[in-house]
Amino acid sequence: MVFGSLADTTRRDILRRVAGRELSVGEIAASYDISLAAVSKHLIVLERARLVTKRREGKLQVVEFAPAPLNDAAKHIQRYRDIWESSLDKLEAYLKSQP
Amino acid sequence: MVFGSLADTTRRDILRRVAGRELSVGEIAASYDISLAAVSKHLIVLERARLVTKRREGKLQVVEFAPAPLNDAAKHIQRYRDIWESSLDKLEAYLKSQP
DNA sequence: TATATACTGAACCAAATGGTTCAGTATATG
DNA sequence: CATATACTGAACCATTTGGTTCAGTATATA
Repeated sequence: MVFGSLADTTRRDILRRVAGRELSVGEIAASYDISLAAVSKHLIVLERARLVTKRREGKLQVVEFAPAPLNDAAKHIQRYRDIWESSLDKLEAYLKSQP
Repeated sequence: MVFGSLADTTRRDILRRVAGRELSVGEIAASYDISLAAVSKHLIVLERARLVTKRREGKLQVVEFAPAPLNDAAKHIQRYRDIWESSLDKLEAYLKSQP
């Protein structure tokens, strides 16, 4: 799930890096103090949320950013704001209708 | 943290409801099969993320939606897309420069 | 003042999360 | 073929999370 994936600081940071350019799992892991296995698990989470894809390139696993789920997340957020806005509109209409 | 708060289905649902109109803790809890205490805890999470505020009104605690942190979250998301777009632009420029 | 209503805090529990290490697999290289 | 590199899976551990129940507090009402 997208919001769940974005809930972790390390994962958000990884996502920012791979949005800039494709990186191998090892290259990504080099930026963090945690084990390679831990980074690999973070990448699996991001992969399940379809925020990244992986492909083998020789002995490397190359991680590529996939923006689509972010659009869904943004729509989700926009929806809350739309509901909020429309409730404000209703309130305004009501106040205007008052004597 | 905003993404952490949005990571839970029940909390997203609560947020959708209170975005439409102010509700008491009890009114919110009536919509779910979990205990009032569990709903109260979800609301505390949303409150810590500043996605809602609470105020006492008689014996009710009234929950109000607060949209500001959603703007931050949306900016966060937009940033990933911006990085992604600029990396695509760079790639395009490179390809154009190729013989 | 006593009682009912509307929560919240505390103690507890099971499952999920984020980390570890170590063993195993896939690929490249000497 | 043997070895090094680049991961991934499995087992494990501590902490967090989402739930429970029960006791306690704040407010309204009979």
